[in-house]
Amino acid sequence: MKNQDVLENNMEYSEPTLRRLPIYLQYLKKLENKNIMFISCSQIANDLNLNPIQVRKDIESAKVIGKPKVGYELKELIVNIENFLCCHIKNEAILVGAGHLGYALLGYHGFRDFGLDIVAAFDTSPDKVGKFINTKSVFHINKLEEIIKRMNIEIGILTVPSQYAQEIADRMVNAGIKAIWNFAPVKINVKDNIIVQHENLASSLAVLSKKFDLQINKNI
Amino acid sequence: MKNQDVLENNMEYSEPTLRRLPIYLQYLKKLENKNIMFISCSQIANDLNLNPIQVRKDIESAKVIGKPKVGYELKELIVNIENFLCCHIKNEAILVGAGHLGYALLGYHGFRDFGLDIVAAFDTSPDKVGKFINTKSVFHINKLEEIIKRMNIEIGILTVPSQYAQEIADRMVNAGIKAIWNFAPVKINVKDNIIVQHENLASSLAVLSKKFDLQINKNI
DNA sequence: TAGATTGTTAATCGATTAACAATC
DNA sequence: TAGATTGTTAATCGATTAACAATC
Repeated sequence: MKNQDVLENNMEYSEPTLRRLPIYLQYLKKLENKNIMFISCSQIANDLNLNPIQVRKDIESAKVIGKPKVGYELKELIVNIENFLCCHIKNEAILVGAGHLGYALLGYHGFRDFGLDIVAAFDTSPDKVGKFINTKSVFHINKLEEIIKRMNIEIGILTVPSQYAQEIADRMVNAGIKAIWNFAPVKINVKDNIIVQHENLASSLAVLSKKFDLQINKNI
Repeated sequence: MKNQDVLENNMEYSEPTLRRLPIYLQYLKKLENKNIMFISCSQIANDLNLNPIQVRKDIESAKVIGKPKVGYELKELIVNIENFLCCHIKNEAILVGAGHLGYALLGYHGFRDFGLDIVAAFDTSPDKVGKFINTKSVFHINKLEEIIKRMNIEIGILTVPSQYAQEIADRMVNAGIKAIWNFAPVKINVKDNIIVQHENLASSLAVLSKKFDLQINKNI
């Protein structure tokens, strides 16, 4: 299955690499303002606390070609990573659940840099419906299917309480959503051809806590 | 280095395992209400779309012993995973940056299940300082050091804009913070003995977008 | 007992790291 | 030229998966 993927889709990169590339990109863009023309793997690795060989491999995965001795031309490197990550392909998304997390995601401009544009939000609360959040309209949830279809939206962001996640996911998929970014801490069941990216802060917290507890106990 | 860690700290588990255990826990707690007494790896794997052998390995890492043929006693499994994740060790944390993401984190009760208790928030905005968010006081940022020291807080959550992240991290560390959960999309530099858990939604978005674009292109 | 599931050891797979050649 | 850095191939390491024995 995974080997087939590589052959069929030219997936010549790994998920860990894919997760690091945006971090390089955010870092490289900050360098752009500093009149830096060239950057080397070792410099990137040093600034981001990574292994320089890993950085080189990652950049290679993104099909970027550098110059021995000088490194990578900064602007070219940025553009190439952006192309690899399809940052210039604008993907419109809708968000369901305009709670604080929903607000935070609606207000975060950084997603634009990666091609994601959240065009509308949905909620049930009369306090929110009809208002704008960061220039984006909040609609009543009963308009969900209509707007997804009318605007041909294919990406849905789920920021509803756990108990509603499955129901809303089903409605999204029925209306034409092809990929779901799920922030509810429950697994949602969808058809095989629907992509689900599950975000669970508890996982990160567990890593932090465990490292923390080990560190503390070591000092006793 | 890593092998030493294993020997010195009994770190007989991997980070991927550590990230999956909270997901099992959230799932298992939902089963508790359904009068289920025993659960098998294959059942868990089936419900969470994972490999049953992987689930068995993960549970083994958490030092849980099951019964052949019947599986794991549900309540015992929950308690053992909680113990492994140190959920009963209460860690108090403060949060800096009471924007929407900060609000979302302050309002999320799920962290309590993993032992994290956010006891106070800090911001500069007069609209927020002096108010309560979800029973937690918002203090002015100039009280940061005083309160960290007075309450002996060791965990800090960073939800400030990127440009302030380093400065606030430095102040946290100087005041006694030992672990930082950083939601700003910049790397922060701290002393080696300070733990930093970096959260970057752009990484997840990149994974989602790439899968999505591959899926779409495949259909053309 | 038979069968299902855990426990444990071995094999595979893939990501990271290392080594060294190529090159500006 | 010499040296630094990329490019490319090989080695290592660790996570996942498989196989099979133990057991209720």
